[in-house]
Amino acid sequence: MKGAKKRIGGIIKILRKNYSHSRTALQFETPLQILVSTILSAQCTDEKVNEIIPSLFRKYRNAKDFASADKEKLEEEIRSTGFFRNKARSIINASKKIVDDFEGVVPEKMEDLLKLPGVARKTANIVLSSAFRKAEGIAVDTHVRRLAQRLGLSKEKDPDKVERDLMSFVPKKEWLDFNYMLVNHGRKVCQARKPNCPSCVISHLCPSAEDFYPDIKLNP
DNA sequence: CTCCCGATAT
DNA sequence: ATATCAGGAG
Repeated sequence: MKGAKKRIGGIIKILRKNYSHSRTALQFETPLQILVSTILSAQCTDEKVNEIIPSLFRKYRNAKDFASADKEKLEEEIRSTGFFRNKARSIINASKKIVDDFEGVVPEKMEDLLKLPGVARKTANIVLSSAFRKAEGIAVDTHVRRLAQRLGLSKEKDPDKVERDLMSFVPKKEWLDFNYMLVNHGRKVCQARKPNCPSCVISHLCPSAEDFYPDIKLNP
């Protein structure tokens, strides 16, 4: 990834200008809520997650509530987000550990968040950045992975390896915002099925633009 | 690598 | 019909 180091500054500068207004699309008020919402958001649109979390958070107000939840009931309440059995188990077991080992409070360190069942680096990074404004890494989800590959920022497929690549040349002060800028750009422009390179503000910095649109004029 | 899994766009 | 959506565990 040699060209990546040269282009990353321009990419970030332009994305920041275009997406500075929008932050996470997940609705939340507490660290526990962003943790649960992020678990629910796996392979599901944030839109569908936002539909069910108001009633969910009215019923379950803290980690102890989730820890003692009736599993079948919780499964039904989150069924529409898919993977509902796995997600219910993760939410309950993670909440139990928060109650047992962290005094009912969502931990603020990557090391501790990774001890929660159902929480890996992507979810931990989202909780750290959204709830605590800390960046111990860069959250790599399906959007970030796809854009990192298209932009020539990483050739890896494993999210943890993509994250390592990004951490090696994305300035640390940008880590906090890098994920949501790429997610927003991925949702609006650089979509999985139909990347809209003609209206992309960083197409001139993207080695994939000509692949998708052979006759494209690069001059944003 | 496979499995988990409903909702939506194409 | 099929791909994709703020992934993680076995």
